[in-house]
Amino acid sequence: MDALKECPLFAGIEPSQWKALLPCLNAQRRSYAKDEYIFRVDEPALFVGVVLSGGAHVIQEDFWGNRAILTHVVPGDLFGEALSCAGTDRLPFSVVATEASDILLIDYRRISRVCSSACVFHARMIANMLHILADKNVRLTQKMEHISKRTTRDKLLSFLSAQAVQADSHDIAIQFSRQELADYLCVERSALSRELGAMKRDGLLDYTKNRFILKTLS
Amino acid sequence: MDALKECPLFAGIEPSQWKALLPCLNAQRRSYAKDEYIFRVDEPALFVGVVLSGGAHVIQEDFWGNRAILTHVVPGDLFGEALSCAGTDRLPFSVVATEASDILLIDYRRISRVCSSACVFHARMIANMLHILADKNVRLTQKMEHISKRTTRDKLLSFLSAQAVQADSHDIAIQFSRQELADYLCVERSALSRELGAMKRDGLLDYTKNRFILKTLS
DNA sequence: TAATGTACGTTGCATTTGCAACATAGGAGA
DNA sequence: TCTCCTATGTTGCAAATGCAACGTACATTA
Repeated sequence: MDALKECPLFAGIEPSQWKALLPCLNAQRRSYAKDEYIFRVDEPALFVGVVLSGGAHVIQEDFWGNRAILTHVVPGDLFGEALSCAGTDRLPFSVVATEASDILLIDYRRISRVCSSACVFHARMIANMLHILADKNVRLTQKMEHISKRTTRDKLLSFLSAQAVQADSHDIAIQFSRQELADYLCVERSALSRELGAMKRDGLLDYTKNRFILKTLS
Repeated sequence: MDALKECPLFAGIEPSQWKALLPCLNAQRRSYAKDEYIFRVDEPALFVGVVLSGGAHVIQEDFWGNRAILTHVVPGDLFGEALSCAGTDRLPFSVVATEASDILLIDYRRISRVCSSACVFHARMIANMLHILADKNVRLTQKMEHISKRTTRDKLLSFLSAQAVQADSHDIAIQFSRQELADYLCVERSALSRELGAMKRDGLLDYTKNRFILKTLS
C-alpha cells in the first residue's frame, strides 16, 4: 500500500488514517495477473483505479481494430478518474495489467458524496480530486495552445514563449531532450532540429543544448 | 442573475436557494465597463468568474507582446475555474469585458471548503465543479488524440473513427461544417477538402455533406 | 585506448500542406 | 426567375514536413 503515499488522491492523508478511510470508501483491493483486464471497454465508468504495485496499459481500439497504447500507469498513478467524475456512461478504453499487479478500485460515488459518518478525509480527498483534474486541465490546455499551431516554427515559438513568460526571462532552460520536445509538439525530431537551426539563422533566438535565449525583435 | 440558470456550476440548485447560497460563498457581483479588466495577468488566481451579462475576452500575451484571444465568454460561462482549482499562483491570462458586463466573482476557497453552516448546496456545487473539470478534461484529451496525428489524413481517420466507435456504426453524421472541422483539427479547410476527396478515391470512406460512411478494409 | 551507444545536427527527396484564387452548388430573398 | 451569399470543392505553386540516411560530438565501458 506504500504506493498511496505517492498518489495525489491521498495527498495530505496520513497512512495512519487509511484504516479508517478505506472501508469508508468501500475501496476494493484486487490482484490481477499479467494480461488480465482491469477495465474493459464499454463497461460503465464507475471506478477510479489506483495502481498499488505492478503496472498497466491503458489501451484503445479504433474503428478498424487498431490498438493504441494511450498511457502506461505505474504504482501511485490513477486511471479512469476523469471519466468517472464526468459521469461517462461507458468507458472508451480498456486497462490491462502488463505484469502481476495490485489495484485499488474506488467507487467514484463514494468519493463525491460525503459519507454518513461525515469523515473529515472525504473533504480532503475531494479537494485532491479537484486539484488533480484542474491541474491536468491546465497542462492539456497549454499543450493544446502549442500544438494547434500549424507550422513547426510557430509551435516552437509558442512553447518557448510560454517558457519565457513563465520564467520571466528571455534566457530559459528547458526540461526536454530534442526527441522529447519533438514528441511533445507532435513533429519529427529532424524537422525540429532543422527549424531550430533556421530560427537561429533568422536571428529569432540562440541556443546551446537545452538553454535557449529568445531575442526581442529589432 | 438569470444567467446562473444556465451555468453548470449552479446546476441542480434552484433560483430560490440562491439567496442563501450566494452570501455563504461570499460571492461578489461587480459591473464592468467596456474594455475594463476583470482579471489582469499575473494576479493571484483566487476567483472563479461567472458572466451574468455582457461578455468578455480571455486574452494572453506572448513573450513578444502579441495578443491572442483564447476564448470569448458569454452569460452563463465560467472563466478561471481550472486555474483557481489547480492552485496556480499567478494568472497566465487577462480577462477584459468586451461590452458593459456584470460578473459574479466567487472565491474558490469558499467553494472547496464546506462552510461553517454546513450548507447542503456546497456539496452540490463541488460535485458540479468536479463534473465541469472532468468533462473538459475528457474533451481536451479526445481532441488531443486527433490533432497529435501528423497528417491531415490521420487526423481525419482518428476523428471519424472516434465518432464511429461512439455511434457504434460505420455510418455517421458529424456536427461540424467543413470549416469548423478544419479548425477543430487545426488544418486548412482546403487541405481538408482535398484530403477527404483523396480518401474517397482511395476507397477508405464515402461521404455526402455531413454524412460519412467508413469502409472496412478489404 | 578502442569500441560502443546515444543525442543531436544535416541533408536529399518525395509528399503534404498552406495559401490564394477560382469554380460550383444550393438556399434565401427580392 | 434572378441575384446574392455562403459553403464546399478544385487547383497551381511555393514552402514545410516526414522520412531515411548519415555525420559528429560526447560519454560510458570493456
